[in-house]
Amino acid sequence: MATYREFLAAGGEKKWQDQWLNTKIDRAEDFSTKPKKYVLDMFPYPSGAGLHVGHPEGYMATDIYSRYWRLKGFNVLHPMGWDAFGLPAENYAIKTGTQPSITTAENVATFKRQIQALGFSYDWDREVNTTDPKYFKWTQWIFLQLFKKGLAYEATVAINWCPSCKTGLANEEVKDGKCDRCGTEVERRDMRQWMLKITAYADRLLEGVDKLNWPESIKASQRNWIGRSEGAEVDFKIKDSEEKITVYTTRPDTLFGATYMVLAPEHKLVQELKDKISNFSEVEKYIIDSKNKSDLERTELNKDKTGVELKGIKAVNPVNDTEIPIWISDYVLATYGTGAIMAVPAHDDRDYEFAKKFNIPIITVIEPEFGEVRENEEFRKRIVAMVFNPKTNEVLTLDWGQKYGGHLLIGGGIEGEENVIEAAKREIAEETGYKNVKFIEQSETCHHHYIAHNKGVNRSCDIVGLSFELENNEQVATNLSIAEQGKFEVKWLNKNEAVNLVKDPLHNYLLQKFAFGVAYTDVDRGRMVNSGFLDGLIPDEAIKKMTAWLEEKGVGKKAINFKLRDWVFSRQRYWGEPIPLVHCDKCGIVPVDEKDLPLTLPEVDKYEPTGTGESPLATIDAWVNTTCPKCGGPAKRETNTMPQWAGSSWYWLRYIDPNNDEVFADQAKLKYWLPVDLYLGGAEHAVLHLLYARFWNMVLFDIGVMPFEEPFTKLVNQGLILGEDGEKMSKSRGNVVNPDDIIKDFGADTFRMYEMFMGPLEDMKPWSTKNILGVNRFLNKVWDISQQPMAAAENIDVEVLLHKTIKKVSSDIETMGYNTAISTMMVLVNKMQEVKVVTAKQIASLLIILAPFAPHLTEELWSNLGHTTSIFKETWPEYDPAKVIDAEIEMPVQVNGKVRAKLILPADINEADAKAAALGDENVKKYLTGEPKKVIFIKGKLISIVI
RNA sequence: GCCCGGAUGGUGAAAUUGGUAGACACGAAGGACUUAAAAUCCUUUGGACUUAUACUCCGUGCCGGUUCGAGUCCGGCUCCGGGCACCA
Repeated sequence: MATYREFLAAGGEKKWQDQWLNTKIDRAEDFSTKPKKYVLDMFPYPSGAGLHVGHPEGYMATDIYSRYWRLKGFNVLHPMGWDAFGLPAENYAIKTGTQPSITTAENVATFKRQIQALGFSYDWDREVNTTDPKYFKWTQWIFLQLFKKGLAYEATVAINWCPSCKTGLANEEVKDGKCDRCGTEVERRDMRQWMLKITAYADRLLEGVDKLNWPESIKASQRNWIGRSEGAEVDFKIKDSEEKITVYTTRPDTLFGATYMVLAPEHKLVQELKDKISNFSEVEKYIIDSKNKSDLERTELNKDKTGVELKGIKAVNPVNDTEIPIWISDYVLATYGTGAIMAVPAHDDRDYEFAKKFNIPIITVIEPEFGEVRENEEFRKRIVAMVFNPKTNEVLTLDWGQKYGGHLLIGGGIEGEENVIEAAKREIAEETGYKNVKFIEQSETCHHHYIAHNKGVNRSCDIVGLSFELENNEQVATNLSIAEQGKFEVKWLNKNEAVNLVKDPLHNYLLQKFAFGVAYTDVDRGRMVNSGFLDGLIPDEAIKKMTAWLEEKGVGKKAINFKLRDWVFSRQRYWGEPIPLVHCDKCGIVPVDEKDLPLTLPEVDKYEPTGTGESPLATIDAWVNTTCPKCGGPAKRETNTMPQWAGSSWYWLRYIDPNNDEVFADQAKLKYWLPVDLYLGGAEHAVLHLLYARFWNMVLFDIGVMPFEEPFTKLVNQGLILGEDGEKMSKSRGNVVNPDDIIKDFGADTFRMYEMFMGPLEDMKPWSTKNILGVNRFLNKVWDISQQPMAAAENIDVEVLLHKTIKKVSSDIETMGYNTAISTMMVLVNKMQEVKVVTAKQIASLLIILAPFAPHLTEELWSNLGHTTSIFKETWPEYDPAKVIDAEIEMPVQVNGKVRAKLILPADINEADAKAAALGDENVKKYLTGEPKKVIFIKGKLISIVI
């Protein structure tokens, strides 16, 4: 064939795709003696819309990786399958009456056609489909193992309910209070649910994260989602009652500052104490109101805190026997900790806001501390004053210039017998001249470590902040002492400007406190005060001491909490795996016998969810009514189905042994193939699939059927491909690019290479159909060069460049730096085209290193060169280390850090010769004013002259 | 608010341990071939100064530091993207 274009037009790519499929060239061999690699893609949900160009990016990356390792002599398992249970097929069924199984089969066919048109080297003999009874038999089997271990349990709990999808959702499926799938605001509903006890694995799931070679952002998301915190549980007695309120706090050190308590509206004690609460009708109304609020309403930003005091009862703070009020408020969550808190308004933003609103006392128990502690500190008692002008809304500052700390409030010492207010007024008059100021408020004592620049000493000060209002502009005649004149400038700044300009942390804190009412909630640093036996300690020590005290007195203990909740596992929908349990009046909940799996879905006429919390299966009496596997009596099947996450929580195991009817996968095969060496997919599964999959894998490990605790040693996230307009690709924006069109215009090889050339795999990057031309031209050049008559003798430049290219492309593929691998090959091909002297051996090497990227083109050219076996049966070329070392290099000569000459010198030149050459250069000489102070020589790199 | 990333030409982006900033590609300008167009090939392409592809100066979000030398390291910001968020 004469041109690349003609090859494409003649369906050349399809020809090779068929050939590869027919010869099963990409088959992975169990127990091969070759070293193995398991290269896994996140399998797709085959939607009716088909693929857009963003979808296959990850598949392209793993395909290059897989083909490379095969050429390097590895036995590579690279499979593909379909995550096909789920709502879209079911919703389509509701609309059209088409069975979900039929829609699913059609969508799978479309996806498979599109994926195969890209020439991926999947082992299609291992294809799996989560909706295949032979597959979900084992999904159900795994569920039964969870059930038998007590990790699956039935409970009636308040769950997230999507009114549009008419099903309950897991916490992980709710984003910003909305259904992750359809965007409808979720509601709270009390419903009977099947739950999986993922919380039992919280600690192991958290610890395991550290060992994973995963992107930091995903690891951070998982840690954050699991949300471990350490603290204490503390019992507060209720006065004149046997009852107590147990709270969880991470800051037992602040116990002396607890001035009220808050129970979640759903807290059971509220009902138990009903008779003692004098305003119960008001309380009850609040409970009903908050129950009707969605999560979104409850957590909406800037929302005012609400709550009701439980009148008639008081709690007793165990550390000082103080009686404090008890409130209910929806800012306390029923599902975290004990559903009750002690409120420390002085040191918690939320409690502070609440206390301010309801006029509850605020007791400071941690005095702020600022600045770095230094040696030989001199102790002083000082004041810092803020003067506010209510007429102009401005704050008085002193600008000391950068050297003395920039903008500050007015600071000063306390003299003789004067009190802090007198001291502050005196300093204000002395430093700014203003003599008529009105005292407003005073801060807690703050501790400040700093260098007194004008005296040159280190200071540790106890500082009281005071705020004043300017009454009028009257000034004293002469204010500044001679020594202080000209050192600073007095400036009025508006509040916001001042917050930005006053950098000193203490001054900034006082400014924010007085100007904006911000509390000191940075409670990691400071000194305990008003706290009895904790006074003077730093918070860390106080936490330890208080925890020990609580344990000793029997009123509390150390405690650990997690944000992670159990996994709401049941869905009230049709198109999912039936949960294989039956309800028997006599025996209770009984698992379906394992030999009776799979429990398949019955055919139904109406897929419409009932919306009552029952799945459509509940209406099929013939399916629901069954016999109890234990007693043989009448029983009813569980009608909830599993969530879509079930099938994807173990699919990578089934690829290893997809046709096994005896076990989910043979142990020896699992040991051979696992763990997955590379797992590639989108970051959107950070706390969904990737957490669930780790959980199931750990359970299987614990019951002895999995050789590894963690399934995926290395995870890579491909970045999103945006539309040409830089926005996320979506139908509604009209910026979707269809891969079929790109393949039609340029071929699959160009498409694959362009996506890999766009930029780093992990980055988000915009699509540009214009830019495709670059790689298309490149492939054309490769085609044309290989059509030329071959040279007999090597051109040395091409040969050296070829070996450098082999080296670079090899290492780039291993790190998935595909964009630079491609640019390196472009450089080589440009050179080949320029010199026009290329040997058959050189072309062969080029085609092999290009083959993982452009499999069709290289296979065709390989066959054109007269080979009768596939290029993918070849061996990856080795580079010759001798050839990648340059004999001569261009060595820059720097004079005082600036490049003044570039010399062509032998790469292994020694220091003395290099120096001589550098100093002899005309341009360098111009800059030399005598003997250089120093000459730095970095072998093979540069010469740097300091004068 | 907290946690992760990121910021380099007109554009997508390169730059092993600090060592010639802008590889490769797109686009643009000019030229060759052609009746013409497409395709292809050649030249130029960060900015300023300049007859000059010479010399010099400036230049990797901003301010400061370390160093002979900083896109890269350190301190302090700004802006953008993503995740989490009343989790006590």
